[in-house]
Amino acid sequence: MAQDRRPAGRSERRVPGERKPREERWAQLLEVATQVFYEKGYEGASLQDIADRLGMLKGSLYYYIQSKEDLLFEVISEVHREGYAVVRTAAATGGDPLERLERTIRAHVEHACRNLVPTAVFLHELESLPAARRDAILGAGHAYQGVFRDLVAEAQRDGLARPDVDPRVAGLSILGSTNWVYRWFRPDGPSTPEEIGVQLAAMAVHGVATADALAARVAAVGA
Amino acid sequence: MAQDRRPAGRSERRVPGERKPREERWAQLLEVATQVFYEKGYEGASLQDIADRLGMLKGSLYYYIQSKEDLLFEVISEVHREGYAVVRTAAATGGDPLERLERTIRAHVEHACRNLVPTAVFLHELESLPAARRDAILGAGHAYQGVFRDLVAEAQRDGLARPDVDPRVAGLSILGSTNWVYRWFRPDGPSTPEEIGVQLAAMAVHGVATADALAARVAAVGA
DNA sequence: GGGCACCTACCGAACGTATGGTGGTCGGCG
DNA sequence: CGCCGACCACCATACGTTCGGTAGGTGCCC
Repeated sequence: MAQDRRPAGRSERRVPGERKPREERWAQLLEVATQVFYEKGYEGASLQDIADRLGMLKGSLYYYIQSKEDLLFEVISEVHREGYAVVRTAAATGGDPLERLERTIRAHVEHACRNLVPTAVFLHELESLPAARRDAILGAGHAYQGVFRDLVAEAQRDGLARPDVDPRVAGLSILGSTNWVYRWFRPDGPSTPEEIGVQLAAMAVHGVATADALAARVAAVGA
Repeated sequence: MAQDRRPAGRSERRVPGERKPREERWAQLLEVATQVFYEKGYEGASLQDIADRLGMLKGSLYYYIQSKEDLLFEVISEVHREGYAVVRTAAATGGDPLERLERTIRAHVEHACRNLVPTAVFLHELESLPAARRDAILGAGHAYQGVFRDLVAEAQRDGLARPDVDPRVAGLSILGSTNWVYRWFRPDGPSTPEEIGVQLAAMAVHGVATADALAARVAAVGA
């Protein structure tokens, strides 16, 4: 390139720029990278953009990373680990399968709403990674979608979900409706994350439950 | 650049390449561009890639387009127009709101399954367009999502949908679950487009309908 | 019916710029 | 002093875009 971008002015000896301890800078780098990938997409984003926002030169980034792709991998890994932990926890704690399904959906939605930008990067740029690294993140069996599928299947075994529901498709349907949220949720919009979580969970539960199970739920709440 | 890519071989006088009439080439260009955008993403795709597959030099593409962005715009416009037409038609034909909702979802899903690649490009690369052109395609009011929202709202007015359902969120939930399909549907997978459509439609209808409306549906089918 | 004008569909080559990445350097803090 | 954190200069490559040129075709006029 012609020359790396300078903050301003001629080539007087550059001001040294802030020095920060490694860990702090690393966290800041992940944050900035996430934001830039969000705004421009992985391919559209340049290391120059990221370096600019950190107030350093792009060459200096290689003190922290080995390649641009590594950076994306790191960003996406972190997002996925967090989200998966949230969902696993919600799905594992007590209650009948329908209760756990409802709680899991709400947790998932609220987490996505509160982490809009990372979530968007995850869902958008996962495919920008080579298949091997993608699989390393998702786990061999696409564990994420398995959580919802298994909850539906379990509800079905307990007679709480309609027998004509295909648990696999139902799980994917739920994953779709919840993973779509990042596209339309706005923090200053008409609905809070909690409200949205409640709505989506209610729709999903009604979507798969038997009439009896639903009636029993109403009775339990009324009691 | 070093030199435009050749089909093969040394620099013997280039074979002239097929000449085709304008309309035919234009259709082929749109098709190839869709495929390449699908495989590499808009930013990741190069005009060189597209030209190679058409058997022409990248400079020659400018006989047909004004810019790379124009090409994306054209591709996405076409996909959206088709999909919107399908959904509008399904939503407009007769029946009570729940029946129309079901039919519309099934039509939408089947159409997406049968047009996987264009659908994926539409959903992935819409944001690669500048806001103005995006709005030009979607229409000011995001008409697409409005179709589902309106059907739910209508059902609600007729007492067929539960009053605690937020039609806006419900519409977006449906759009999410159906627009997610392109991520997991495989033509050689275990479910046909029709089966998936039926499943998703059933879940959505059960998700919003009142117990009475559902009971009435069952009775009607039984009769 | 032959020549001339003009169009179509594409070639070939270049331009300017940006990109991911490398390697050597160097001030300051502990 | 040593090393951390960053600077700086520099590749090689790839990209979108532009532009002049040209072989083949079509229609028209004499």
